[in-house]
Formats: sequence, C-alpha cells, structure tokens
Amino acid sequence: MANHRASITDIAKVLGLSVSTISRALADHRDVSEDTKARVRQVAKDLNYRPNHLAAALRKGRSNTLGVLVPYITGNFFSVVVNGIETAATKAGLNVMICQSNENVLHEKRNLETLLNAQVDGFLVSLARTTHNLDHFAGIQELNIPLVFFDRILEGSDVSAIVVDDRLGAYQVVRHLIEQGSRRIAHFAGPQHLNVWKNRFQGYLDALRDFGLPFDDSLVYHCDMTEQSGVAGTRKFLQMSPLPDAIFAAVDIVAVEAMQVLKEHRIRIPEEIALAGFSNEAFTMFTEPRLTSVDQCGEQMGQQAVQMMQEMLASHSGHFIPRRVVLSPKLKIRDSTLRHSSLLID
Amino acid sequence: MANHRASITDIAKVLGLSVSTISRALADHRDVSEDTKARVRQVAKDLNYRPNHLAAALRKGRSNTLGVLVPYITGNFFSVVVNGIETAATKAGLNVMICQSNENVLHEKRNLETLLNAQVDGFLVSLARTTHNLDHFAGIQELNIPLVFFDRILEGSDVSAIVVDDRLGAYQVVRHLIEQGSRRIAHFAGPQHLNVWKNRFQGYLDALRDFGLPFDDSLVYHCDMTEQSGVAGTRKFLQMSPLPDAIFAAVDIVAVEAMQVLKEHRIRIPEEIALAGFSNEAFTMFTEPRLTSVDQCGEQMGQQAVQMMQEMLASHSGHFIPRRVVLSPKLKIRDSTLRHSSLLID
DNA sequence: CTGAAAGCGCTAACAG
DNA sequence: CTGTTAGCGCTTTCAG
Repeated sequence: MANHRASITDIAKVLGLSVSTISRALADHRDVSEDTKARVRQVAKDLNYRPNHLAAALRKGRSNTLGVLVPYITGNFFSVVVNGIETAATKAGLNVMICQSNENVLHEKRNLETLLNAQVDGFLVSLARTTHNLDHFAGIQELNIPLVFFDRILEGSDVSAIVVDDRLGAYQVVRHLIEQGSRRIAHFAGPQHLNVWKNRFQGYLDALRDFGLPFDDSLVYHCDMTEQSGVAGTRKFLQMSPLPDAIFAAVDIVAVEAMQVLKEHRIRIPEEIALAGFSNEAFTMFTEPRLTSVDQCGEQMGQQAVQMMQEMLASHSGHFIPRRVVLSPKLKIRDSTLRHSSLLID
Repeated sequence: MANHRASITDIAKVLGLSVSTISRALADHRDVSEDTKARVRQVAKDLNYRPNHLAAALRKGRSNTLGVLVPYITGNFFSVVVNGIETAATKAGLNVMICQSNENVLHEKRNLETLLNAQVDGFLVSLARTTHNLDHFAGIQELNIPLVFFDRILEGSDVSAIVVDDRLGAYQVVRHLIEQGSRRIAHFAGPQHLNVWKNRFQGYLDALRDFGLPFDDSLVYHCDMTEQSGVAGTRKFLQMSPLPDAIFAAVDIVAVEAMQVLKEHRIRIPEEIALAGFSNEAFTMFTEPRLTSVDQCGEQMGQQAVQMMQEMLASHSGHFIPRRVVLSPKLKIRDSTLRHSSLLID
C-alpha cells in the first residue's frame, strides 16, 4: 500500500474534503481554517505525501526551474560558478538543471532544446568556445524566456550578462609584470570572438601602451587554449632572441604548461622569465613556484546571475532591456612573478 | 504570434487532424502514413513546436530524468563522475538533475525530497561525509524507485553500488612505498563509517601485515579530511622520533597540505619522507614533486552507474537484488614516492 | 471557509 | 490509418 505516491486526492478522500481545500491548505492559503490546515498536514505526513512538481508546473505554466548551460564543470572556475548559482537558486526556491556543452556549439544547441522542452523558466548560459553566433538562441528570445549570460558572451552582442572585467584583470597582471621589471612580455591569446579572450588581449595592449612599451607582434601567440598549446607556444618563445622576460597566458592551464617547458629548459621563474595565468584555478596554489593569476569571483558571478534572473522573472513585462553587471577581478600575486620578494598577497 | 509555445493542439488545428494523430506522427508511430507524418513534421517546424516534457512525464508517469546527488562538484573526482553520468544518460535519452549535499546530511535529505518532487525516475547517490544512516532513503525504497550508490556508501549497508576497490588501491600504494624502501609508513585515515576511508585504512593494514611490518598506532592520524587536517597531522608526525619515512594520505588534498609542511621543514621528498595521496586529483600533476596517487576511474564509475540504473529501470520487477560493481583503481606512481628513479608510469 | 469544475499538454486505450 | 475520450495531479476561477 505504501508502494504508491500519495496525491492530494488521497488526502481529500481520507478527510472527506475536496481537493481544492487540500490544495489550499497545503499552500497555507488564508481562506482555510487553521484547524483544517493542521489536519491536512497531519494526514499528508501520515501518507508520506509528496507534491508533484510536474503537475503543478504544467498547471501553472511555470516549472520553477532554471536551465544552466556551461562549457564544462570539470575544472575549477565553472564548477564554482555553478555552485554559486545552485546556492542562490535554492535560497530563492528555484531548481536548477545543469548541462555541459563540452565547448561544442552543437551540444549547446541540443542542450538548449532539452532545457526548453523541460520547460525551464529561464536560462543561465556561458558560451562554448566554438560558438560564433547566437542563432540558436532565437527560439528562446521569441518566447520571451529570460536569458542571462555569464562570463563568456559573444563579442559585440547586446545581451544581459554578468561578466568580469577581463580587460582590467589583464591590465593589472601586465602592469604588475612591468613593475617587477619585465620589458619583453609575451602573451598567449585565445579566440578573439569571445569577450573574455579579446578583453584580456586588450588589457595586455593597453598596459603596454600606458607604460610606454612597444607592441611586438611576435610576442603574441594566438591559440585556441586547448591542451598543449602552451607547450608549443612556449617552445616558440624560447627560440626568440632576446628571450621574453615574462609570459602572460590568458588561461591558467596554458601557463602551467609553459611552466613545465621553462623548467625543462632550466629557466628560473620568475628571475629569468616571470609567468602569470588567468582564472585563479585551484592548482595555481600547488605549482612551484605558485602561479600568479587573476581571480574571477566565480561564486559571486553565479549569485549575481541568479539575482538578475529573479528580477527578470519578477518583472512581468515581456521585454527586457539588456543589462550588464561587471565584476572586478582580483589580481593574485604569487611567487611566479614576484622578483623583489616582499609583500606576498593572498 | 511567435510569443506562444506551440502545442500539439496547434498543429492539429492547422492540419485539421486530431491531436492523437499528431502525437502519433511525432512519435513516428507505424500506424500513421508517411505522408501525414511529413506534413506534421513540416508544420511542427513551421510553428517551432517543442514537446512539453512535463506534460508527457505527467501523463506517462515517467519523467525520463535521473536525480544525481553528490557531496560537491568543485574538485576533480566528483565532477568527472558527473561528467560520465551525463554522457551516458544523454546517450540513453535520459536527463539529469544534479544536486550537491555539501557533505551535509541535512542538505542530502532536502535534496532527496526535491528530486522526489521533481518525479525523477531513479537516484544516483554518493553519500555526504556526515551521513551515518540511510533513514532518509526509506521513502525512496518504499516507492520502489531505483537507487544506485556510487563511490561512497555506508559501511555494512546492502545496497546497489558502483565502487572502486579502495582497499586494493591503498594496498598497492603501501606495497609500492615498501618496495621503495619505506618501513615506518604514516597514514592519514578518514571517518570510518564510510566504506571508502575504512577500506583505504584496511588496505594499509593488510599491506603492512603481508610484508611483515609492525602496526604502530601512533603512525595513524585519524581526521575528518577537511581543510588543514593535513597540516596538523603532519606537524604531529614530525615530532616523532624516529620520523616516519613515508606518509600515505587517504585523500590528495591532505597529502598536498602535508607536502607543504614537509617543504617548510626542508624535508626532501621522497628521499627522507615519501608521500602519496588518493584520488588522482588534477593538481597532483602540478605539485613539485608530482604526487603519487590512485586513480578512481571516475568517468567509468559514472557510466557504470547509469548502466546499472538503466537495467533497473528496464526490469519492471518491483524489487531489486542489491548488486555491486567493483572497479579496479590504478596506482599512479610519480616523483613523490619514486626513490630508485627509473620507470615513471603515467 | 469549502466545493465543483475546468484545463495545463500530452498519451493511450478503444473504436471506428 | 485516424478520431474520441479519459485522465495524469495540480491550481484556480467561480459559486456557494
């Protein structure tokens, strides 16, 4: 007999009341007497009643669920953001469905459809590296379903988003490198159609300009930031003469690959070549030397994304004016760039 | 006009057919003529029709969704398992809802209810560290909803699960340490009510016994494996005389903390004290020296969990005989234990 | 304060 | 091959 999900109807039968009364009682509606509510709650407990979200969602036209789409969750940054999203969503009584695009725009498209079919009330999205246009978001826009991007957005697109000031983060890194005496600073740049890498490159350029250093095209290695690009790029840098005296990689993992190549060549870090990454991945604390990087406030980003989503959900107006929240990144200075050793921040 | 989710009814109206025909056509039912199917599909496309999973789930009594509950997804191991689960589930046409318990049994209980209310068809669970009994799973069992545990299960419980042979993994680590010449091997042990840490401790004990080393109680540091327990434990070990000549931590992060303490004390790794962890977290590749660890085949674990779930879902028999799949861990020998440097496996 | 009735979008007998 | 009908469990008018 227990092998059956108790429904509102079951409770109604036991108490000889109507389903609507039970429904109201469970929702703590003020039209129901306290006495009735108490009895309903008791029976609900006895029968081990569990509300059927699906039915409620179908009826109400709202699922109370957010669809989250990230490139991947292995790795530190996105899992922290997702963590922030989950925490904030739970607090707001919203559920979360998480999908990974695996950096593949086709997966992204398919996941979007899955989430759409699951009737999510809103989308929180960080783009795949291979996404070059937003065509596959047209359906969502047409249906007026709230959509908030975070971290990765398409360069030049006018969308609501929580981003970090990547340009500023990169600027701070390069300024720090210059302050530590570097003059020939190499850079690993990522695909320029995504805001994050474009802006990090821009920050690099801006800092060079502001501090009167010449821009040297050959010091920039363009790559897609996938496995091993750090190895190839570093080898290329090491063939130059004179050598660069610093390397700033727009992604931590690439910086770590560079570190390994530099070590193989017995090049001292940071004395001969200083090294910095971006994202403040967990492993930056464990390398030797520890890697200077830029923290992107993932937890906060997730929370803010949910907050913006809540506002959109609340404002019943069909259309939303794209808003943008820009978080300030935090430079994390560590041994890999610190020549005049003294103040180690962290 | 586009601002409206097209339904089967809409398609039916356009074509002058009944909803059931449309439903069947979309499901590629053989009773519908190819001609009709083609027309239905065309109109579906034109109207940008998206099936409503909620409605289908409500009607069919199946949501095609799996509930996944893990302690956390930040950190490598569980995010890899979740990755494996997602991949396998997607392949099987199942959706996935992921929840984190944050190692908190109360969260675990609440998440279970959320997933239950979301009408998931099955549960994939890895227990929180603070879970000491399975009372909160009673509701699931009663409803005969398939439940598969993975990695962390309650010691002594009779449940279906995919686990890794933690005892064997630990045994291999300790044997390796002994082969490298260690004789006083210290161990960081975790909470013993969970299979994983109990078995790792057992593997440690078994290896000592098999290779004729005495068991010394003071060489075991019991802790809850949270932040900083590695620091405190290592300090304690360093006060012993004679010093241990190896440390085997049941968790990687603890091993890394130990590494940092050892470095502060200028103790050479592995010459003076060899060091090994467990889980093969990503950062084990980046420490210096690189950390010997045990890989737990997370991806495979996730896939197997889904496969077992599918079998349970398929077999319509109400009750399931608890099954267990035990995966073989892989010892990853790296510099932190390799004294007679030669064959570096990886 | 409580009840009756309709319907969210879909599927699955059953009936032609 | 297609249509009719009922109903999954819930919420929400509208009527008492």
